[in-house]
Formats: sequence, structure tokens, C-alpha cells
Amino acid sequence: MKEISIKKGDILQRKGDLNSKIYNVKTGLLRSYTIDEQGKEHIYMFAPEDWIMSDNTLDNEPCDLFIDALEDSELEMRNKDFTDADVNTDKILRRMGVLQKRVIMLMSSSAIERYDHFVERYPQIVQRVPQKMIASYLGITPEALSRVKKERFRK
Amino acid sequence: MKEISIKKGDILQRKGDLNSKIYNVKTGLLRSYTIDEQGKEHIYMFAPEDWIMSDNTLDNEPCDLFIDALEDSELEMRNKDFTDADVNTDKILRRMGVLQKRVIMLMSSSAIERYDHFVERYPQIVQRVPQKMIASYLGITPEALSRVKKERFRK
DNA sequence: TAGGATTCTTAACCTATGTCAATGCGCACA
DNA sequence: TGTGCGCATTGACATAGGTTAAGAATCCTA
Repeated sequence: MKEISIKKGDILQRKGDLNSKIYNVKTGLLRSYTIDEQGKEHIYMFAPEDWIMSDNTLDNEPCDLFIDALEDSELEMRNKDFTDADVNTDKILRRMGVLQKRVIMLMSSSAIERYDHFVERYPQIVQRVPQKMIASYLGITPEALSRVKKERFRK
Repeated sequence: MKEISIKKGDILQRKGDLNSKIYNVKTGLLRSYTIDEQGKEHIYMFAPEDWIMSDNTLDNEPCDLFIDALEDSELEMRNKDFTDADVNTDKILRRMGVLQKRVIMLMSSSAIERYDHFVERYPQIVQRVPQKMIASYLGITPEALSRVKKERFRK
């Protein structure tokens, strides 16, 4: 285990890397994202204080995700061994719960429903990142998010 | 831990239940799915031999998923305590890897790309379930899957 | 082996969201 | 105190996938 401090914009991991670590966020805000063949960015997860951030690419293949800092951050970095007591089962379970909800919402909810759910669940993050990143997390374009927010207002 | 045998069609868990268990599939095939407000079914996961099946709804809330058997199956059923040696970290990591890939593909790939990926990754499952269930897993309608398969063929 | 149920395909039409381009705003910095 | 840059908004248009309905194929099961 190693404690590290990083600045806003610093990159911790790049898509294709092999030495994937697990980060425990003490202060600040991390983001993981991928870039597809068309060069488009898709945010996979935000990790504010008290969350863990890691890439879980299967089979020790080159990882899929970039990880960078959206704010100056202090982190604990360790190798991915799950038995480590500090990466406790509560955080793993919470992570799986978030992913389950996310998959279900991507499959069954409209853009505006996903947005409302996000704002309700993560009001702090909404304050801390530009709206285009929230759109990216929700799986839509910034233009679409702008539009659906406006449309809802008309009702 | 308890060993149970169930028949095709048997339901192990319903949306809204509280006593969520974790199942280790020894033989057979399970499926988890949700039903949205419009009554539409969305498959969350398949679990063939050697996979685990569980609901990871957050905060001990009523669960989101139905779980049923697509084939006669033999299972090990246990409570959700992660420290149990038999629900090992390999399976947890594999599960998180699958979810990560799933989220990324839902956000960045077209229907036909998701289908091709599924067929490549799970050829056995393709043989064992109707195509409309694969469509449901991919987040599209059976009609759309039928169409995109045909369209690809035209090229 | 027939008959009903389920699944798959196809077609016409619809809608949510993407794409592209233009504009304006707000903020950091010279 | 301007000015440049990233971000948000808006509009016109494009498109992937949804909806509905019908028919064809397949499969259970009596």
C-alpha cells in the first residue's frame, strides 16, 4: 500500500496498460472512462471520497479504462488483491449494486429518467463536474441532455 | 449452505423480495431479469454452470431482480456473506469484469456489435436460450435483433 | 401427428437521441 | 480590462432502434 497525491488532470492509468491498481480515494475526485473506435469518450465511473476506483478488465488483459483526476486528490494505491482488509466487502458490494442499477437503467430508462436518478443519488457530484461529463456517464450527448432537461420543464 | 434442485421455470426470487440469497450453479442455467413500469422484461444476467447468481440491490432494499431457471438446475444456496470461501474472489472479479464490459458496450456499441460480442463470448448460451432472450440481454427488441442480423448479411 | 403456443421474421411507420453548425456565456489569465 | 477557450444551448436534419401488426416457422404436448 502506498499513499499518493495527485493534481487535477493527472492520469493514473491509460487504456491498454497492464499494471492495473486499485485506488482508494481519501480526498478529491477520480474518473474512469474509455475512448471508443470513433474517438468518443464514455465515462464509466466517478469516485469521490470514500470510494474505490479500479479497472476490472477480464483475464489480465490490457485494461479498457483511462483513470484521471477531476480534482486534486489524495489516494491509497494498492495491488488488486481482494483479501486486503482495507478494500472491504462493503465497498465491493456497493460497487456491484451501483453497477447493477446502472445496467438496468441503461436498458430500461429514458435519458431524462437516468438523469433524474443520477441527480438524486449523487447531488454532490453534480456540483463538481461539468454537465457534459454527466451526459457522458449517462450514455448520451451533452446536446441531448440539454434538450431533455428543457423539454421536461415544458410540462 | 444448502443444495437444491429446481425445474425449468421455477422462480427463486421475485422483485421486491427481501431475503436475497446467492446461488452457485452446479448444473443448468439461471436467469435474472427485471420488469419495468411498462411491463417490459430486461434480462440482467445469465448464469450457467460454474457461475454465481445474485441480486446486488443496494442498502438491503427490496431487490430489483427476478431469478428463475431456464433449465432444470442444481444449485448451492447460501446467504450473502462474501467471506465464504466457496464464493471466491475469482468469481467476484469475473462478475465485475463482465459488468464493466457490459456497461461500456451498452454506452458505446451498436446493437449488432453487442450481439457479435455476445456470440463470441458465450457461444454455449446462444445455443440454449431463445433469441428474444438474447435481445433482451442486449437491451434491444427481438424485432431489432432480427433486423440487424439481416442487415449485416447484406454487406 | 395434429393443433395450439411460442418464436422468428418482415414491413410500415414513429420517436428518442445523435450529428453538425452556429451562437452566446462565463471565467481564467495576459 | 480585454480576449480566448471551454462549456451550454439551440435548431435543422439524420438515423438507430422501438412499435405494431401480420404471417411463417418451430416446438411442445395431447
